[in-house]
Amino acid sequence: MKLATWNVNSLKVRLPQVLAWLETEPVDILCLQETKLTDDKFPRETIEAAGYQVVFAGQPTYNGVAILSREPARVLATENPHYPDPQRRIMLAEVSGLQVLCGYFPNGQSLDSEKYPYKLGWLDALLTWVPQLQANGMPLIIAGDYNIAPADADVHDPAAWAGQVLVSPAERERFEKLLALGFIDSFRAFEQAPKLYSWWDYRQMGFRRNAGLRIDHILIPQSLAPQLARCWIDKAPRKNEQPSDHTPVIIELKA
DNA sequence: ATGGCTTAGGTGCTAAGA
Repeated sequence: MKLATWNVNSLKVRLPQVLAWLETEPVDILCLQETKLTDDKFPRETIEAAGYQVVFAGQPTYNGVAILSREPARVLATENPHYPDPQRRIMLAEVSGLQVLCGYFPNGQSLDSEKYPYKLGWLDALLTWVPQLQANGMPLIIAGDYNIAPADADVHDPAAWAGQVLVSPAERERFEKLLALGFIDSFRAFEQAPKLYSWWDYRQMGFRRNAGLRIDHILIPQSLAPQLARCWIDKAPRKNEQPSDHTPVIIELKA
């Protein structure tokens, strides 16, 4: 079975690209972030017509998450109980015997922004919540736009980015703490070519210069490690007309 | 040089992303 995550930066704009991508890569589970749609505007029927079930949590203008799945999904939470938040950044659902947490982690904006402590607090609350989710025994996968480049190998120009948001030590520390709860960064479970990223800035021809960051991740529990067959980034959608600035990350799990 | 591009909301611009 295959599971993917993709920050689509507006599902209204990107829906045709999502459906086209699913034709070429018919994953079993797809986590979407930045749908930027209120629930009444969510294109449920179109997605169901394409052969997927879908659960979603949105708000006007910003954020918004969804999980598409071949098998039915049962919503477990749209919010971390330790961090009540009007921003729709979390969809936790039970799918095919897994707990799938689709997360649109806060960006933080800059180290001196009030959004930065919001990001760190959000991450701390996640670290409190995750052990409780693990306790029910159902394997937990955390997939999404983490807005954290875990190491310098995940940054096109580490010197230029040093000390900035997305790479700051406090964020990376929390990412490491999450791994320490018993997860594997699927992508780094395999030998990978250098300079592979999941996001490129729209400006300054970021994609053409490969000026990117690897900030979209799929964390799987160590218990699933023997089943992890592959993890890769599909750059193809970033070459579309009117692309999202992010591109999908995919894992394949053996039965 | 804090710019550069893209989106939503709404109809001219700002806020926000990463």
